[in-house]
Amino acid sequence: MKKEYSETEIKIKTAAKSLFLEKGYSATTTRDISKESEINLALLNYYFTSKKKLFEIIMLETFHDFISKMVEVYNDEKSSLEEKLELTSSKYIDMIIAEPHLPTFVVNELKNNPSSILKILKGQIMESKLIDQYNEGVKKGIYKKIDPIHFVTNILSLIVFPFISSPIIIKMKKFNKTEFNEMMYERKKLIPEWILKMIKK
Amino acid sequence: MKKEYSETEIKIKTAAKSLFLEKGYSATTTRDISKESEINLALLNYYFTSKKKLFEIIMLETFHDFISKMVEVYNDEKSSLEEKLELTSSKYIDMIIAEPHLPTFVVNELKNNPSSILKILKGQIMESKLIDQYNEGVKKGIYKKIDPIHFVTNILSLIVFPFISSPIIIKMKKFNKTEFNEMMYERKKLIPEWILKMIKK
DNA sequence: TTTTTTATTAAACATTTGTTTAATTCAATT
DNA sequence: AATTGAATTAAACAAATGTTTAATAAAAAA
Repeated sequence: MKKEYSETEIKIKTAAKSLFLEKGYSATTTRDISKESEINLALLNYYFTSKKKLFEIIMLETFHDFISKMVEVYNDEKSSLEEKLELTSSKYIDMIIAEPHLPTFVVNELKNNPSSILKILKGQIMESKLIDQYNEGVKKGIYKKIDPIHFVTNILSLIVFPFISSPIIIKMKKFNKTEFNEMMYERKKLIPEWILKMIKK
Repeated sequence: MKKEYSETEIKIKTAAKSLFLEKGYSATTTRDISKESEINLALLNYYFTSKKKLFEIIMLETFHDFISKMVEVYNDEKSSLEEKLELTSSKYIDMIIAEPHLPTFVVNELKNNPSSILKILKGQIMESKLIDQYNEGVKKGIYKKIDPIHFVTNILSLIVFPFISSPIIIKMKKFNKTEFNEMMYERKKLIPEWILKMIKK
């Protein structure tokens, strides 16, 4: 049962999310939020009690979206392991291109406040269909017998890390942002191929 | 010509570095620093003019270390591409285990202040010996012809990202920190193997 | 030793920041 | 139309924060 938010609450949340994602918790002031959302300063506390509470709501929602998008694909019954790789790669790259501040935001909150975020993350990933399929492949002797945590970690690493280090990449290659995005579109195809090579015997 | 720092300056810098790395710029107060370094609050401004200036000094030094360790290996004349991969993997994993807050710190500063950091990073990576060796392999038909930026990106991704997402990994696998580090030691060997598989035809 | 410079300290200052208060406007209900 | 409760506002408050001041202590130079 989700809470129904009024128009002003949504204005506040939208502005706050944008600012928290861009500048982080400490660097964002309540006056920033009130200005960006064009609401009176006092309304922030009127509706959300405190800056901290507001932040927690936004952080949980954001992280929930982030995880559920992944779990959805990982648990799909119909698709093969290869297809899951392609879908993950494609979906995630699109998602982060649409919201480029997301990875650093998640990374920071993981560091500052792991417990509250990680409540959302149960056995959902390591007990997913994708891991079953991986283990089957191992049993069949197609895939190398390595702890599947490496498999999962590598997928995320190859997808997410380039965004996090995009300023370095842009500098090294003298890219503009569009060219960087094109590089990431290229990776949609490459990453699944690479991952398969890594796990195959 | 490096500046010679007095004992008190070093005390301040050490405490400040530790705090900036752990909590970031905005969440670290000058009083935090004065307390941690056991110096009088006014000495911070006496020696370093402002919190911001102090931060910039620390950030540049830190980032310089981070890059130069990489460049050193990448430009080694004697070692093969395979050996460079092994050295990089091993050195970087050790370095980050010794200073776990480093990756998120660098990532955040890349985002907040890319220009000042990136001055340090010239053509050093894309014109390194490692890239030459990669291109040679392509010419010989051993390696696939893909923009070497992917090659470089993948190395860093597989090494650094797992640290950044360590809270997730620890949660998913019910690891303690030692077990997580053991997983990273395992990766010292695995990453060079994976990278080779990814680039080979 | 005396003088001058440097280092250190406690206190104060000016802003900034999160939050609250009290008054006012607006909308719905009676 | 009158009343009630919710929404909005400007102003104020208290605590935190970066920085400065002016006095003192310590060290170096004369």
